[in-house]
Amino acid sequence: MRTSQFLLTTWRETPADAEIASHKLMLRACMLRKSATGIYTWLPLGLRVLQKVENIVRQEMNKSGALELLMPAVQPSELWQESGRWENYGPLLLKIYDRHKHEFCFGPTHEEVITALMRNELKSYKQLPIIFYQIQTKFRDEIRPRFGVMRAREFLMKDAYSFHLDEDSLKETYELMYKTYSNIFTALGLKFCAVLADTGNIGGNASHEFHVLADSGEDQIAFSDQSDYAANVEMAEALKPDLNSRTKATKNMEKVATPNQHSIEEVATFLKINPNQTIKTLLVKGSEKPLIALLLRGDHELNEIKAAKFPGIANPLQFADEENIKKALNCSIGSLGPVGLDLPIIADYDALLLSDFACGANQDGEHLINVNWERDLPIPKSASLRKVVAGDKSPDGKGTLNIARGIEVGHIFQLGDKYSAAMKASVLDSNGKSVTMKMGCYGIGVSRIVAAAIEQNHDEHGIIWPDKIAPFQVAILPMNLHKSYRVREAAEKLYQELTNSGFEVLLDDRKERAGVIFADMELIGIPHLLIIGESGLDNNQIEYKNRKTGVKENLPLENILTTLQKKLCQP
RNA sequence: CGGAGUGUAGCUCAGCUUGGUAGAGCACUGCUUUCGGGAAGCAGGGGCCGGAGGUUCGAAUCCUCUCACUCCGACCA
Repeated sequence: MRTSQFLLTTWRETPADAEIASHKLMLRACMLRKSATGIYTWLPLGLRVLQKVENIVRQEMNKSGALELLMPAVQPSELWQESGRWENYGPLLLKIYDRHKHEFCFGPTHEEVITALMRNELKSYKQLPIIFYQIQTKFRDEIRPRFGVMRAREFLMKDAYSFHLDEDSLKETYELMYKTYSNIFTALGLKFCAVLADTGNIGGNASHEFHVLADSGEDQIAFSDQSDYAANVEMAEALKPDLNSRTKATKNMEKVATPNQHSIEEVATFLKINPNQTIKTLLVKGSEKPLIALLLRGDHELNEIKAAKFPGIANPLQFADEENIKKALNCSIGSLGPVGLDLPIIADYDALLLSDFACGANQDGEHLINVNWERDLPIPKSASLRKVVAGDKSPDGKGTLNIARGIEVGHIFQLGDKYSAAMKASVLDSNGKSVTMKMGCYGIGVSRIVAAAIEQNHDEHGIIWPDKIAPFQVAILPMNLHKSYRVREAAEKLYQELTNSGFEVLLDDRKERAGVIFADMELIGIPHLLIIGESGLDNNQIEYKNRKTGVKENLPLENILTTLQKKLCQP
């Protein structure tokens, strides 16, 4: 491809509404343009990358034996009513209707469609197990789309669904998909890790997320320094400490004035104590009782996913609102405390280890200090409620946890019979008996991978594509092409040779100055740069520059094709 | 959903307080010089100042309504 015949309207300035590197760079590099909130056009350069990713995903899925199909993006409401998700899926579901006022949704996922389809196509256990996948545009009406295609409403996803006679078969295919996903992210050239994940409302035995590691990631991952344990922090269990290790009370409980001090941080600073010597009281809605109090050490955070699974607590978790708290307890949120609190209480284990701690007094502007369990208040029900933090013991007993940030690019689930039961998808087994099929589902955020790859691979000059997903593998940068016949001739010749040998080459034949050419080619992240100039040609040389390492070297023009084939890994 | 903010050229923004008929830089077009790391000069093109209504002789500017977008919050105890 020649830049003169391509769309390359790069921006020198960063658009005001882009926050993270990948979003800024995709806009500046002429890969992406916004059409509406969370809805984007992929320009030719961006599309080349997207298609590379798509093809690698497709190749590996095909290798696994999965069959590609394509389901409709617009789905009839009846299917969703059948699964019960028309109401339950919530506002994420974009509902639309046709001219007959018939209701549809734009598919955010395809469990309903595939299950409805396969209950007709699959009749016998002999057809199982079987995996189907598609690569298709999805729409989820996110509350707050952001970061460009990282969290877009319309996005490209690879979703796969497997069907099985029994759990064992499901597990086998799950393992196969786990391996396939690992192969995919390895083939893409990304640093990733697979972590234990919450199964959410989807249910089932097991679930793993695949994360691309990057500091800008929205998810936190806990992993052990001495074993291969890795889990989303939502999922990681804080180990139960030895509750007998609590130190003895040394001081008497006192009520102190803390005017206008609300947050733990404020109160701790005001009282000149460490937040880990305080207890915070969170009020959530119960499934039977209106309010339940959860106690945590001041510096710890509630693991909402874990808490919501606790019997008696509403799932999904809902915090009590200010108004209800005021009504029930006659004090504001910042002054809640467990002493004398007439509500069901569940304490995190670590909160029970404290002695002489501070907490709210259930009275505005007052806190209690030197509070002690048993002496000042009874020991409540306890559970592991907090998020793990760096330095915690690994839940598998081996090593210590670290926390890293990740971008979720893949998620695999064992669904079990959630959809097949609701939608009556069954086959006959070898005894001729009807058996509800087991299902698995497996997703990859194809468009998100493009953004994640940039998050992981960029510098102050722009994007640095891994070879496998670069829009072009190699760029030719002629210096003064329009002035120098020799340069033009050499550039054209090299372009033809490389193109003919199967490379994807971008020849920058614009009438631009050297600086502009360098800046643009580096911005758009072409991994291998070939610079052709008069001075090099005088010595029968061209210059090679590696985008990633920045290392330059002069290559003799003699046998240049062979040299480059070795250097660039012949496609 | 709550809070804050912003809508003026393709992009980044000024002008608004104090009303007088549209600006800068980048980008784009042409010419000249320059030319191995985002050049310089000259000359151009491009805007119903988000939309509607109002006040006024006159509105980008003041008032009302509306739409869109962005950020923050929903861990607050």
